[in-house]
Amino acid sequence: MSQATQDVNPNVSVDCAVFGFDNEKLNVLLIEQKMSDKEKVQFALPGDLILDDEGLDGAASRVLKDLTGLSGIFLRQFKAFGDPNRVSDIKDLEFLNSYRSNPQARVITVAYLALVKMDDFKPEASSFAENVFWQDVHTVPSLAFDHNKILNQALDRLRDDFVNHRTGFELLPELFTLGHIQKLYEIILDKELDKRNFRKKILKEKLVKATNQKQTGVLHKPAVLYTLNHEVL
Amino acid sequence: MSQATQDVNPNVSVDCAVFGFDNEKLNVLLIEQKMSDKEKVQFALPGDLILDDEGLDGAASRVLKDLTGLSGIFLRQFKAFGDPNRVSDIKDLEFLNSYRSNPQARVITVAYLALVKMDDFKPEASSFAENVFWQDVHTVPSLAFDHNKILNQALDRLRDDFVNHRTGFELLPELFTLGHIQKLYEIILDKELDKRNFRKKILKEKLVKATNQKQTGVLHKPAVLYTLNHEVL
DNA sequence: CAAACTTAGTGTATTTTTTACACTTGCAAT
DNA sequence: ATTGCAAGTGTAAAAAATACACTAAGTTTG
Repeated sequence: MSQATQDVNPNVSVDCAVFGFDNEKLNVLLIEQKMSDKEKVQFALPGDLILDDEGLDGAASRVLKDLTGLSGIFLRQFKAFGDPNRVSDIKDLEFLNSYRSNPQARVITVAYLALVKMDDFKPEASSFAENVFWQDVHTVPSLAFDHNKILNQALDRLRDDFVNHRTGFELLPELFTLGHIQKLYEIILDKELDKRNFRKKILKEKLVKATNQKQTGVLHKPAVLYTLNHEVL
Repeated sequence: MSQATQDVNPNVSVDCAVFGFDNEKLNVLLIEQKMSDKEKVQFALPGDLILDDEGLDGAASRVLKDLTGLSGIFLRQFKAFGDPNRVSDIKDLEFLNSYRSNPQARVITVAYLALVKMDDFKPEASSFAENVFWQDVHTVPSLAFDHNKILNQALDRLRDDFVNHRTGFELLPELFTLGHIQKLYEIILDKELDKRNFRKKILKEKLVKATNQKQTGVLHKPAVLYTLNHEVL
């Protein structure tokens, strides 16, 4: 019978692709990892080894919080990555040598995905993250390990979920307009949508309902404000 | 720098849900695991720890072959399972005690899915599998670890892939009838489909093409035989 | 206060896709 | 010649997807 410990499991990690929406563009949360040689810099998705007594989902939440301070984010597992050569770059090895007790252990990682409103979360770097920041997904730099690959697959999955209306509304403020939703979709899917058809479809889903309030202070015709229709969920 | 070894990784396993189609029903490949106490019997999906120098996909293929003799099967990863209490049953522990050098290590498993023609594969038990057999998915017994859960999720995924016509044709013989395809779909999805509508849809997909041959020796009107349309892939 | 600007809001016709549904055909066995 | 059996076929109706253009209601500017 295994006992509860705080020991890390040297072979399994989690990585989190947390996407942030700022009403303008889609960003992903990256960390800058401390390298022993301070001249060098390495960017990565937040990720670390799991503890021996925690589940994968719990590990993902904990690691995200440890590195970036963010908590209360719904993370969904989407794929495990286990190529034995996924860690091979010289910088990757240098990083592991300074931060892991068993740096040459073979690690398979379980990747998680989330999407949040950037305004709701102000990341603060801690642990081996020297810096945390939101990066526009169109201009992601070269990342540690196989993190560019993980990120691309996360983005594919995120878009697929949007197309099938499985996610997205949670990104909106308490009160929002149909224009807001459409813009959200357009930014995530990276393409324009027809206004009338989009509205028809969204309203048919019955996931939102109109309030009797309208926008104020906008320099154009004020839009009706909607809320999530929780009865349907 | 890690060197190539044959060492097992004590923390990561793969499990394979291999579904077999026999033109009548959908089966899943199970093993009977050797228990130290020969009175006891335990059924499971084929699965084992990965080696430290192999990838996940490769591990799944190897493990399947080691336990059942089956090779050349296309296995797709579908989910990692890592609940720290996924191994808790007394029988599970007993099994691990006799077959693993580090029986109380915490193991996360990466689950794989495949679908094959049963006729093409004759499983033969080896390694710690005492017996290997095809089991109708409607009458699956209680399995080791969290394998019932893994199996159910595999089946959900398989059906989802069928609904979206992402898989299935590879199950058919070289020459087949539209009736064969329909029966395949009906068995996998476990429901009846309308003949005329099904044909329309399949033919529109253009994944198959008619030959100028017909069935012979059947005690009813012979059907036109079709082949896969490889140009479309 | 009129004009300009900006996004909200709305309807229809067309095409495509999905669904429901029943009878005749060709072979083999008797 | 009859029977049993799956093959094969068409159409109408409903639902979903697509394309498309103008008016409305605010704010700002001159």
